[in-house]
Amino acid sequence: MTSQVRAPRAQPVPRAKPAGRGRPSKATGRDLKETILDAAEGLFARHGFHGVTIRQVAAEAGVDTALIHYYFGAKRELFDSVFLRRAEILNTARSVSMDAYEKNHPGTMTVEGVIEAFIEPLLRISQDGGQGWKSYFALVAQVNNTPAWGGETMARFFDPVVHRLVETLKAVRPDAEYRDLYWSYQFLTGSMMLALSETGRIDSLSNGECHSSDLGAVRARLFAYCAAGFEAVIARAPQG
Amino acid sequence: MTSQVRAPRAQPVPRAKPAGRGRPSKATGRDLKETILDAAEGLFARHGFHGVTIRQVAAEAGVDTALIHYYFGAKRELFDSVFLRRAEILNTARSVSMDAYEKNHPGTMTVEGVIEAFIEPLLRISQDGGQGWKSYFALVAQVNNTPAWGGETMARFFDPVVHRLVETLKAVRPDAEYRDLYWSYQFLTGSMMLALSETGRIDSLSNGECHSSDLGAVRARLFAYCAAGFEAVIARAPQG
DNA sequence: GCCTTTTTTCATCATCTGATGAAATGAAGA
DNA sequence: TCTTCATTTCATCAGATGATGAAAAAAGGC
Repeated sequence: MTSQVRAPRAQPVPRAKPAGRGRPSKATGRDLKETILDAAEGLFARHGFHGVTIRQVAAEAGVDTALIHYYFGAKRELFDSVFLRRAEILNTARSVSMDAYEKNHPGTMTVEGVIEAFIEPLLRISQDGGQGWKSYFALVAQVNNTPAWGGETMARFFDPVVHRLVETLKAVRPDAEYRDLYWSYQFLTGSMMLALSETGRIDSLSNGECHSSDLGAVRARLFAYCAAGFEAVIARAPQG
Repeated sequence: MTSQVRAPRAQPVPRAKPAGRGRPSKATGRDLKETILDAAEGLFARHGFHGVTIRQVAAEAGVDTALIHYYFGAKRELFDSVFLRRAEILNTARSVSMDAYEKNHPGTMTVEGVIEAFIEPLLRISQDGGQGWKSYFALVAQVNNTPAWGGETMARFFDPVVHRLVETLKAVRPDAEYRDLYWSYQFLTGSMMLALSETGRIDSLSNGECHSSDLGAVRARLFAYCAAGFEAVIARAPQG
């Protein structure tokens, strides 16, 4: 059993994909990488990093497990690739949104306006971007709440745009303390990520009156909620 | 290799615990169950359900893996036991707190007062209850953000007290719509659980000016933040 | 002490897991 | 056609994983 000579391949099957489950056309090369990332994204979002196996990703993508290692290396590198792919798009969209807001409201910026410019791109992308983006936000929400390594991962990808938000708010409310702004942001991100991850909890909680997937309902409330929260924290008698 | 006779035990070692790592006195029976739950709680909180193995729990608790199955059954049942153990205490504490608030403020209840009565018990327990409670809140935060089964789990354990919060708020603001109250609660729970889970993100984000573990800072801001958010959502022009 | 029940330990199974070397295949250029 | 290189498949490894039966030990009742 130890040093057995490898037998030659039994059947040199002429490269027939095992009749993929309805996936469009046989992807290859760069497209195949995207297919793998899509499959990994959906599974990681639903079950977390440790809840997904390379084999599941391979089966979902319709490829061999070795191919995943060939393209992405170790499992954790695959996860990072999934996380990175959309993070850049997200950061760009947010930068553009905040640029536009600052440009269009010279001297008339409000806390709610800044916050809307910060959050709205995510809602729009989630509504218009397809299932992939919804999975991605669920993934980020999980990482955001992971004590072991969530903090570092979030910081690595998203700190710059958050610092920009805080600085812009500081410009709007020069007398606000940074501590208050950072804590308020912490509250904001908890609400925002939970709302974007569409866990389905509010559906049953509200007896069907609200739906996780109703991002219009989120849009109609989240900006006002967070802005009022910021204002209240800033205005509150300083206590440390 | 198939039907080999089992060899008699080699060394009938006289039951010596392998020199536990400094754990107090040798626990047994009911205490041992608690020891196992403590170990599982800390590990599940840090790494999630799939990120922890039975062997890790057994090693941390200083017991044999078979003993865990003996007391708790399958791995998922162990997880549920961890989740349930403190949920009842939590619900009781919240009920008592809201009872007291309603009793002491007849006709003078405010949105902020109700919210404080709802959240404060958690902050107090987290501050006074030791590391176990901190781990537990991190665990709940993770479950709260888990799409696959988080919604059902949260509902199973925490729906009643949430309904009570919503009803009390409805009593304070009779003209508020339930949809607004449920969405506002969704935002609140995202902020609250993230603040309680102490992920360490705010520490690096704020360059050391804020600390995840500073629950006093949370207390000084979270009630006001959420209350103002509720009021703003209620007052906002109805849009659906 | 003796017997019964509960608790704890030991050894092991069947399966799964991430990962890799090497062969096979295909595309592109000369 | 021949050669070269990137891509894809196959077979397999070494170790880990959840779980269990049965033996051993301890606890409790009499």
